[in-house]
This record gives sequence, structure tokens and C-alpha cells, in this order.
Amino acid sequence: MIDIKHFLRQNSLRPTKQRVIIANYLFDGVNKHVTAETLSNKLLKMKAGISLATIYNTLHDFYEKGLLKKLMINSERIYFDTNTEHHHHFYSKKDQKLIDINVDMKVSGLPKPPKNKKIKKIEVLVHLDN
Amino acid sequence: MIDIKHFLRQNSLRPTKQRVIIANYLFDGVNKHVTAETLSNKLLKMKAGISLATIYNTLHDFYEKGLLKKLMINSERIYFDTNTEHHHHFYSKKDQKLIDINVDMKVSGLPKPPKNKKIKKIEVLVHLDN
DNA sequence: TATCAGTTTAGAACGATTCTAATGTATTGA
DNA sequence: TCAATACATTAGAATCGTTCTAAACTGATA
Repeated sequence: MIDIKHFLRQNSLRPTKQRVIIANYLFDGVNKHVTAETLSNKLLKMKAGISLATIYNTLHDFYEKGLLKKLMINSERIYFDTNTEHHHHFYSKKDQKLIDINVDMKVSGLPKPPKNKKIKKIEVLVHLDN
Repeated sequence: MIDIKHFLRQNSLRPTKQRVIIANYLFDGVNKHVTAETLSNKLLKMKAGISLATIYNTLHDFYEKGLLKKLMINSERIYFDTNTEHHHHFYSKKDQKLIDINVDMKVSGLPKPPKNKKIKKIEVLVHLDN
């Protein structure tokens, strides 16, 4: 618990009760993909009475500090990824589930970007069938 | 115009006035990326008095018939692509603009999909910086 | 040309997210 | 230690893209 408080302070975030609970869950060593909704459900099960507004605020705050990555997979909701390293994903629409691809992949045959633009990052999303 | 009517009929779509106008614009030979909003703006400029509801309906109908591809780029809106071939994109968040990548690209080093799942398609999105 | 299934429409409803402004709490410095 | 204050949390309202509803309209057909 003290670790998490330090961790939050190191990232210029006040270790409030709510942030400590959420950070403890998110940064427990197991990479996770959460939405505001799935996180809210998890917290309800843990009987942490944290309002939806705080969940949104906290995800946003953690994102701002670079502790989470935002994933734009579909237009229905925003996914946050605790794995902030550059990596790719499998996505099963049916299961509404993302799986990290942590191995190095190479994209070859990429054309030049348009004039005056540079490539920021390449994102590969592998859609699964079933 | 008669072409478009045939085209719609061939795709089991009644060639109503609104659909003809929208199809004429979308399928004029130049590939396009539209959202309900950008299409609506374009139609307003053309003084075609087509309601937003019809724009949504029509995009959806065309999509159902395989005339458009849906692109999930961000959580703000749904993009439709008149290029229904398998291809990839450059994306400039700043310009809110998509550019087709029509050359063949290869992704190497892809791990096996999880058990009992197969790969449906691989989508590469190249984020541009400026 | 009457019929009717399919289409369009305005506006209501919806759902994820953000905002508001009132209340609560961690931090600080005396 | 405590008061002051800057920052956080919260319920509920607002927002915004999209979908739904149900009434009016229109293309196809016989």
C-alpha cells in the first residue's frame, strides 16, 4: 500500500483513498485492459464505493501521467491499457476482449508518409473471428 | 444518374431520391472517408435537404450491402470508407484525416492466435505526427 | 392507379463521457 | 497540531454521436 502511495506521489498524483484502490488494482503486476464500465464493475465487486465520475477522472489522470495507454478499438467505449510499452493486439469483437501481442513484429512495404508528416507510431490490430 | 439507380437496385436498395444523391456523391470514382457529420456538411453545401436520420440510415444500409467499410479509428465518431478492398491507413489526429495505404504491406513476426481463434483480418494504422 | 412494403423524417431516447458546483480531504506551513 | 487552501470526489445535469419511434411519404407492383 505504501508503495502505491509513493508511486502516485512520484507521478504527481495525490494518493487519495480512491486513487490508491484503483491503482492497486490496475498496477498489481498483471497487465489489464479496462474500460470505465469494466473497472466500475470490478470495483463494485470489491465493494469500493467509488463513483463513476471518479473512475473517469482517475483513468484520465493516470493516462495524463503516462501510466495508462488509451486504445481506440471501437466507437462504443474507450479502452485503457496498463501496458504502456509499444505493442500490438489481438481483438475479439465477439468476446469484447483484447490480448496483448508482446513479440516484436515488423511491418514491411510501408509507403512514405505524406509530405511534411512523420510517422508517430504503427498500430497493428489483429481481428479474431471467433 | 441511371447508372446509380441500377447500381442501387443491383444491391437490393430502392433508388430513392436521397439514396441516389448520397450514392452519386460517395461512389463518384474517388475514394472517400466520411462520417455522418462530414457527409451531412457536404450535402448541406449541395443544398440536398437530407435529414441526419436518413444519412445515418443510408450509411448503415450501404454498409450492410458491403458498399462501405466501417473504420473504428477513434471513439469520437464512426468513419465509413468507400474503398472496400483490404487496405491500411495513415491517420492524422490533428487533421482528423485518413489516407489510404493501397500498397501491399506485410506483417511479420505475428504470433499464433489464441486457441480456437482464427485471424479474420489484420489492420495497420499508421499514426502521423503533424 | 391503388396498394403496400419500404423509406424518410423530426424529435425523443439512449449511452458513454464530461461538466458543474457543492462537499470533502490531503498537504502545507506556522 | 491545526487552519488554510488547493486539489479531489460526487451526484446529477449536460453533452454529443448515434439509434429509435411512429407518423407521413414514395417507389414498385399488379
